[in-house]
Amino acid sequence: MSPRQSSSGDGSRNGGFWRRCPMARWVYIEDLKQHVGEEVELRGWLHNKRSSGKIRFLIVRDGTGFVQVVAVKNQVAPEVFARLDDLFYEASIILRGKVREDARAPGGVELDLVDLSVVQNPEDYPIPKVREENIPDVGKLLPLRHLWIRGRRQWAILRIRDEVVRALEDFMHARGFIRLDPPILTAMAVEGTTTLFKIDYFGQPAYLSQSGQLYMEALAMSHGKVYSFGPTFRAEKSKTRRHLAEFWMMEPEWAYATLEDLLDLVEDMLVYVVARVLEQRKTELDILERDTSRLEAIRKPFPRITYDDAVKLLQEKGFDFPFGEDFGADEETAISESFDRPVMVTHYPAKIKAFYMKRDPEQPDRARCVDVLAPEGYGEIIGGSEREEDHDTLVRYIQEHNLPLEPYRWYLDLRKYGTVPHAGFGLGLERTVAWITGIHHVRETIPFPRLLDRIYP
RNA sequence: UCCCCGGUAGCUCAAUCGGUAGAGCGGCGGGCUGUUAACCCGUAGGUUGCAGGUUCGAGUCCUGCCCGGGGCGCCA
Repeated sequence: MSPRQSSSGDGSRNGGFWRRCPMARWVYIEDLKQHVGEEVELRGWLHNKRSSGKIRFLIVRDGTGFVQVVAVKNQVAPEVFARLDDLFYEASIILRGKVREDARAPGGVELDLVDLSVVQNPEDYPIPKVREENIPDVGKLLPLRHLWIRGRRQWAILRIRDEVVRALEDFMHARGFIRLDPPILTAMAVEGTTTLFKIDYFGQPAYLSQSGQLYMEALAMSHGKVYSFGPTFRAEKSKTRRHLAEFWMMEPEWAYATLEDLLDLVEDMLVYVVARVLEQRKTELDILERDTSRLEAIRKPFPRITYDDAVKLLQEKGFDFPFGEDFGADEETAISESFDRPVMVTHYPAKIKAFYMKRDPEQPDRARCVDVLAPEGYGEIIGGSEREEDHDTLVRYIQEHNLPLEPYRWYLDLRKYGTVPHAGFGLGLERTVAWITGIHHVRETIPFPRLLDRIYP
């Protein structure tokens, strides 16, 4: 039996509810089209209902989609029909019905109700029936996040998140990278301790990881091409739509690779991920009313510009931008809006970048690095670079950044024993998903966002 | 850390110059055999965030506080 088949149950094994109707097979809404004409069983929740005299329309969701269930008086048992009027939103229900193709239905199929049983009927669901004119504000929705995720938009966003994750993993494996994850508890800072969450580790100070990169460099010297995928933590007091205190990052690290190798990889990767979401998550993009023409434009080649080009671009647009500074949110937006696809900005001034980045031999004040800015003002979704591989140079960089040498002893070992040129990057999952889904704020792209002063639920 | 905006019914919002606190949605009751986050009729629902002040009179003006949102910096 394939994994796919096992997801639809053979009701007879589950006992309880389904013994009552052994002839109807439990199916999921996403599979209904394969059961036209059959009587099937759905197990889900009541999402919405409408009534018109002697006909009732229930919108039922089961996690895989939404479907309309129709009940006409005199065509269903009277006690079943009467039960429908007592149902509240989010009632958990199990129902049997006959699958019928119908051009009027958004998904192409509907169910004619035969029987319905109520698992639980909640009388006071805290999120009101949501209509465009009265969507509660986020201050009220966030404390109800555990219920908010049942909503249509949140459902669509999180399904696309899953697709992005799997697309990234499939792509990396197809390119010969293997997944190996670094520790989350660490004793050292990658870029200084000010933005780290400090914890008590058996009496020793430790931190939640803000990046697994240094460990990934060690793994790259063992496996050549590696990537990690996991949570990272930044104790930044940020209150913007692009920031979370806990977010997920994919961090590839590639031995013997150059900046140019990295740019080619990033380009292929983003093209693949966007195409896969367009192909596999059409329904969800429709729910979100995403302008898919903006996603269809994501093709090779991506523009590659240097920091100097970007500064010139800003100055042409009327920005009073001082050379040598890092771009702020307004600048990133202005740069990205000059292109219809992600723009790769390289060769930033080394002094505004992390200590481990390799300098460009032809311009020693520039780092061999790249920031990828997503279109439509979604900001930086990827940051990467070649890493300095020379031991003594790296020691000097650490000292210049006023970082202690001792915690980096193992990291410096990598440069003492078979050091090679290498490069890697980090991709911010939530920002990438926010861009692809076209939603305004990254907090809706993660199931339970961790924000400044918000850790519940 | 700083700057900006907001807080009125369960939710989203009105309330003119300081002069009787309203509407839509949701709830409840009723109607409708094809609705697409349905529609129609009716109905209940308020310490206007808190504390003070000005005034004949404060949702509205002033002061302080609390809570929320957004932005800056930092970053993915």
